[in-house]
Amino acid sequence: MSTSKAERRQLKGGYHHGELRETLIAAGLSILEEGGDPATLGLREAARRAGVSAMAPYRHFPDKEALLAAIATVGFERLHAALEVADRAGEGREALYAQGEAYVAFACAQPGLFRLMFGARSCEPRPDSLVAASGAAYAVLAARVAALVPAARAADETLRSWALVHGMAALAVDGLLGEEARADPQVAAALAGRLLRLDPVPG
Amino acid sequence: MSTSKAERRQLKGGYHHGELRETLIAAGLSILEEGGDPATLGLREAARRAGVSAMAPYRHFPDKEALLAAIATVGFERLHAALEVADRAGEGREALYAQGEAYVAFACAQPGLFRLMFGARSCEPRPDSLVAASGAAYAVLAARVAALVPAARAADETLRSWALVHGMAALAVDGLLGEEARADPQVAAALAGRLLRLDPVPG
DNA sequence: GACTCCATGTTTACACCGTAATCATAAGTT
DNA sequence: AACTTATGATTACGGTGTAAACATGGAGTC
Repeated sequence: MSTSKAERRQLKGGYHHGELRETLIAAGLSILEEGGDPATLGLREAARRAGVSAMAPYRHFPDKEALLAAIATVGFERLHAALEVADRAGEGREALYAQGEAYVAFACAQPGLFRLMFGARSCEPRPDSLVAASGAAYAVLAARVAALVPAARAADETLRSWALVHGMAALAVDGLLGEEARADPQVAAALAGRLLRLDPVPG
Repeated sequence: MSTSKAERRQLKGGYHHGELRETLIAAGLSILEEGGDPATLGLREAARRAGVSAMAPYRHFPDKEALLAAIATVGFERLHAALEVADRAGEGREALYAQGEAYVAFACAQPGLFRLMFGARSCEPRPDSLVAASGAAYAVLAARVAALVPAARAADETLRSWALVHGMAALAVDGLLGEEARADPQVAAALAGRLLRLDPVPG
């Protein structure tokens, strides 16, 4: 086990950072957590938090969009993990409802990240890692729906469930489900769960 | 009928614009139509299109957010009108489905405007005219749902329907329902209509 | 060990943005 | 005609993303 570049830098006060890429992503995530709005996330601010010059990020990302895409990828990985945990918390339809609650709770807990994940505009085409991460998250929902409905309807039902949950998450994040729902992920998830149970999944 | 200020200006080459406020909102709308992304909408660019200096907008809007809110307001007015037209196109549940299709078609036809309407972040508190316009649009959906379900469930069912349709619109706008759905409002509306009909509204 | 190469930061520079402060003009009022 | 008010223009400042040129330090080679 050799010491990491970052450790060496801290010990020796070296010129090179060593793990700038990961540090910048972490900095971006923390900016999103504080600001709640992807517009507040700037390259220079991220570099500042990483303790590095304004141009340093360009050695690791071709432009700002690339950093945003990398951060969004982390977001989808986190969402994927949250959905898997929730799915294991119940059986049958309850697992589906739990996924929905987890989805909305995730969005409300990290609104800035959620908005970035789905607002990634100018990213054309989206990096492979991003589509892979979002696809993996989608697969968790698709698998659960496939276990509940006939195979012929699985694709449509998955899309419909996703749209329903995503809509609730988007509305909650934008404060249109009430102020307390946006502020408290627990409250938002509870509301989402109640509405989800109104939704009669055809067996 | 006296000539408008703008007409007088055009005739006399006057100093004052005369209808800058409306012109700026129109300029903002055209920017959104071209760019598709609210981030491309800048105060200076709007002023440029209005043929006016960069600072002139501040005589009509306290800051950028105020202009954005005014643009979002006309967006909600347009959405409101589209929903009313759609609602009259059918009877019972078909009217509800038509509203949903119109909602998604609106979002896909004007993705930038749609994103602005629901992404209006730092607007705290939202101007009265904006909440009035969005409330009026919501009322069209609420009225139709109220005519379809028992009164005790009307509020929840309205919210659920809205979330479902809004989710489909958001996913379509962000290109997650397929490329052709995002590009062609007709295709997106058709897909939304198909999914909506899978949704068994409890009578 | 000394030399070279290259990945990685830094510095400087430019065009754009939102906005505060100040000045200029046109229109309306008396 | 003179004064006031609404509405425009100019200038200036700090912020941003990014291109270009420069500096540093670690890795491999002789």
